[in-house]
Amino acid sequence: MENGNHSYSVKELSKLAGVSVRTLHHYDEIGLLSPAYRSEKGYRFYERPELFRLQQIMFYKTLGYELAEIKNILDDNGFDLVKSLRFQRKQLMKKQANLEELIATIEKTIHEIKSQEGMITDKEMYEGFSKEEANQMRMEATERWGDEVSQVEQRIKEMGKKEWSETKQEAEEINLWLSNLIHKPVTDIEVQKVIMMHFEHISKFYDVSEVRYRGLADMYVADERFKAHYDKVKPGLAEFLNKGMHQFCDNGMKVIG
Amino acid sequence: MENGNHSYSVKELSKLAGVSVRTLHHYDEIGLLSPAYRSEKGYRFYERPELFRLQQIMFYKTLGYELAEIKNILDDNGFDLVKSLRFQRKQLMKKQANLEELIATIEKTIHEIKSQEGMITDKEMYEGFSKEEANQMRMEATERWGDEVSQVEQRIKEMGKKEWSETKQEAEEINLWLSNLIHKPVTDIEVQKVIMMHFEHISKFYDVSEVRYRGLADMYVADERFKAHYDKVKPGLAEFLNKGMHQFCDNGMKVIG
DNA sequence: ACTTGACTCTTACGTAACGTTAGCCACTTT
DNA sequence: AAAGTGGCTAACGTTACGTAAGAGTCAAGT
Repeated sequence: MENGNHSYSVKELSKLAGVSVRTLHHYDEIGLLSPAYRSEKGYRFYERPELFRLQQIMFYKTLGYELAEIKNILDDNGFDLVKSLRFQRKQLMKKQANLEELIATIEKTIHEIKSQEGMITDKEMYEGFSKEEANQMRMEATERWGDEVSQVEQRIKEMGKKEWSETKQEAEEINLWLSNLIHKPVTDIEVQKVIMMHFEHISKFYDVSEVRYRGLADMYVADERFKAHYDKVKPGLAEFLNKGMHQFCDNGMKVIG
Repeated sequence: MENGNHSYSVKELSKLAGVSVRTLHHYDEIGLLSPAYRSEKGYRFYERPELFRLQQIMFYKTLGYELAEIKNILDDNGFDLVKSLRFQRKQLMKKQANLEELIATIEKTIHEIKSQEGMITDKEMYEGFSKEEANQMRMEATERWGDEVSQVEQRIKEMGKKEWSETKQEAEEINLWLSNLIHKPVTDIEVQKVIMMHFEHISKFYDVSEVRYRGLADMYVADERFKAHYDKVKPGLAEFLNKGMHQFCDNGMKVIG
């Protein structure tokens, strides 16, 4: 309930504003933000007006202004802020365009590297699925996994045709092997070896942490679509895979039987 | 037709590659690009392999890599380039997202500043025109003026409602005044005064240089749509305005009668 | 041979916005 | 009084060169 005009030390202000003490020293050095006064011993103390000014400084910083420019903006009362803002916007949009080009270049480069084996097309990527089915999959996956789906698609597009068909075959093989081991306990070393292959298989598509791998495991049983896919190969396979994956994580993502 | 293996001095290489001599010195200093050999007196000389390496360096630079990273990429043969590229892409996309936010913030800020007078909406912006008419205008203007149309629209959106209606009225007034002066020579001081008002009127929408103002003048007579608009106010007005604008430019963008 | 003018070399400070010691002083608590 | 916490100044480090400064080198013209 207090509202007297308190004075803040450097540390207090730095915590309050989320900047470092050194930053405050620096702003003082360059005359951007001077303390309200100094104690006898030279300690800096800031008050209300300084708080406000610091807020403004930080605002303009987020807009990408340099400190010298901020000084001008705040000190020069006749400053045409709107004009300046428009100019900033222009500059930022240029940067944006640049970035787009860079990203495009990187993608081209990845393509070129991968094209040694022949690139994959969107069509080929989803061949074997009906279009609607594929779209369904993407939609649902996007809902659940958000950002990561695009990552997966990126990776697939980067794969060569050969690599892609090999990958698809690999998936089938893993399913078959697992089907044959379904009567064993998930702690079995044979099972765990296959699980590891599954893990590495998945890793081809995106960077998968333990948390995500466990999440994936749960999705295999929670999501009807996925569950059906695996159970069609062999009844109970989805659940078996789920438990095996969790076991694999329990083992520290390593095969230890 | 020569293809012997020539040696390049620093300056020759710098011109060839479009970098500064200092840059080559710097690259030598940090061990990123050493000359093929040095002359007795210490002069640097570069050959084919160095040319190639420099090309690669510049490529990675455009992708936003730091020099130290480039050194790693080029020196470490076991470097996983694709992985690195993907990482770079990720970083760049983050930057991109940041920029978008910044631009949005700037736009909000401009809005807030301008909102003292009440913002204008898209509808209000084109009220008085039929939708198709408005779209036509935009399309054509975009073709001819490209980038600048968006600038104009931005400015209009930033205007307050009051300001906008005032601006529209201003345009009509200018047209009327010009209509009444159409019998005078364009060098007349009265005419030039009105032309200056026109110039300032236009300046509200975008930063108009002499070249662009002249271009605009020519468009008024060259483009049927515009010509019709002015001639409807008063026959011959388009041409009169055109000449008056050029005269204004000839006078150094000032009213000197 | 000598003077230019064009080049080259090394050395080293400047840039932006702080981060990071380092050495020393102040203030408070145990 | 010792210890812990905070403050101050001074000064180097970071990135990729730009920009002199001072001095030697080389080919061409006189």
